[in-house]
Amino acid sequence: MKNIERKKQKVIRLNQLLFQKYGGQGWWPTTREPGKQPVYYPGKEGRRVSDIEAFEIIVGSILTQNNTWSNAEKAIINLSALNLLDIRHMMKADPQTMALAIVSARYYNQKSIRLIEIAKNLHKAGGIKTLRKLPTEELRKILLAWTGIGKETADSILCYAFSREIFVVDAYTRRLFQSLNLPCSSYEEIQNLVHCSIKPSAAEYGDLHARIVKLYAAGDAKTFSM
DNA sequence: AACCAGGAGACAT
DNA sequence: ATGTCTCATGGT
Repeated sequence: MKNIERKKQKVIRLNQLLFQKYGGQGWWPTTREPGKQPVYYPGKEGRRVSDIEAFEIIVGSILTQNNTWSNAEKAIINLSALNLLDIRHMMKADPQTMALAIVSARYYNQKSIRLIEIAKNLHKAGGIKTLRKLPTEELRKILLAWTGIGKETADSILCYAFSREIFVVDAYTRRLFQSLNLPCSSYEEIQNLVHCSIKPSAAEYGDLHARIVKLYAAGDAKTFSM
């Protein structure tokens, strides 16, 4: 079985090419303290994410589902103005008021309900601080059990909010892997390949995901080859 | 004016 | 396990 080794090398090469092409992308973008710095910024292994930022990342991960980041960001700014980027405030927020604040996020009624529910779940679980202590697999199962959080969102939260060594697989990643003749059928298959190809690092995995998004968002995917 | 963004859930097959 | 439908904005 030399084939798997070839695939690993391909993933390593892909990561190198994308880094040469785009460098660090500075994800996850945060709108609040400290100094509007992203979680992982170019040249850095990442910094400590505060509980407040972690909650904003969780909220953002829901708002950006099947939507552009600029639309999600508008919604976050509105929530911030309403003082709702806070677990205790959001859990008792009025669904209609919230929905109005996040219209730009698309599926706003649904997302409003789900965000309030997630805030309640976070509170019941003891808050971000308590969840931080859990091992990655256990935390992943907890997140997946909450309505509105699927595999991609759970892994985004694990990687960017909790700094866990988890690669996020999105629709772009599937398309890219398919075009490169890499496995693309199941979520776990893709994730496992990346996990065993590239040394575990939340910053590295997070930035690779960001660079793949950049490749498509910039319209460069059509001409990309390796 | 159609197309599609940093998806997930419910339900059918 | 896999496919299809809903959800219902804003920029190009």
